[in-house]
Amino acid sequence: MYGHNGGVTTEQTLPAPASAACCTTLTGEPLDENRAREFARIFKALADPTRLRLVSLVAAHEGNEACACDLIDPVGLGQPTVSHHLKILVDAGVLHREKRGIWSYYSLAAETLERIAAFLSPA
Amino acid sequence: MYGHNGGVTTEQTLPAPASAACCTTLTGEPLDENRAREFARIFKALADPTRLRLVSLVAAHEGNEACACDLIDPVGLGQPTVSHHLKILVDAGVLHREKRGIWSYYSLAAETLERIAAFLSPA
DNA sequence: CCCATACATTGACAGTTATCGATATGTAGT
DNA sequence: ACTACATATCGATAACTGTCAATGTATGGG
Repeated sequence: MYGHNGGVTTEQTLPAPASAACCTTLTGEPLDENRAREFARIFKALADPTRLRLVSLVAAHEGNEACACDLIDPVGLGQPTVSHHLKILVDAGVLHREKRGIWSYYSLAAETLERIAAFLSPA
Repeated sequence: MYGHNGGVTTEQTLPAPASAACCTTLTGEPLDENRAREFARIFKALADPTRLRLVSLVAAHEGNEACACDLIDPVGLGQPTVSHHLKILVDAGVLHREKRGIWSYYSLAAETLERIAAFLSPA
C-alpha cells in the first residue's frame, strides 16, 4: 500500500501535542513518522508567501497583535481567503486568535516559533 | 579507477538570491512579496513528513552525510520518489549533493537552516 | 427588532504535489 | 561490449491547495 494520506484520521485542528516534540532537534534521533508529521504541519503553515506575510504583519503590528481587518488590505486578497490562511496558521499553532467584540485579534505563538527555531538551530 | 576524485560534480542549484534575506527576521520589517516567496520555498521543502525524515536521517548519519541508498529503506518509499524529494531539498538549498562514483551523497546545508532559525528565533 | 459590520464557512475550480511504474543516464567490473 | 548497480527523469494519476463569490454567524447600535 502507499499513499501518504491513506485515509488516516480526519484532520484535527488541535495544535501542538507538545508531548513528543518539546526538545526535538534535527541532529538528534531521526524523526519517527509521527514527529515528522507534527513538524511538517507547522512548516506547511509557513510554506506559503501569503501566510508568511500575514505572520510578519502581525509581528510588526502595534502591540504584537492585529485584527483581520488590519491584514486584508496589505496582502491584497479577498477577506475569505485571508480568513482561510489565518485559520491554517492558528490550527498549526503559529498564531493565537482572541475574539474581542466584533474583531478577531491575532498574535504570534512564540512557543511554536521557538520550537521550530530550536529544531533547526543546532544544524 | 583513475579519477582520484571519482568525478566529483557538485551540483549547485542554489537559488539563493541571498541578496535580500541575509538577516531577515520575522520581527523586522514586514516581508515584501519577493522575500516571502523566497522563504516560503524553503519552508515548502520542509513541509513534508517524508522530506523532514530524509533531512533528519542525513543529519543523524555517520559523518553527517548519507547516500540515497541509505535513505530509501528507512522512509519506506520507492527509489524514484525518494530521489524526487531529495531533489526538492537540494533545489531549496536545504541539502547539498555531491556525486562520488556511483553514489550521491547528501549533507545538511547549514547556512540555509541557520538562516531559517534566525528568521524565526527572535519571535 | 432590524440593520450594518466583522469574520467564518461553503462550494467550486484551477493549479500544484506526492506517488508510482517505466525508462533513461551514468559508472564500474568482467 | 556486456552486465550489474545506483540514481535520475518521465508520464500518469489521485490527492491536496489557494483563490474567489456566495452565504452563514455573531456582535453591537439604532
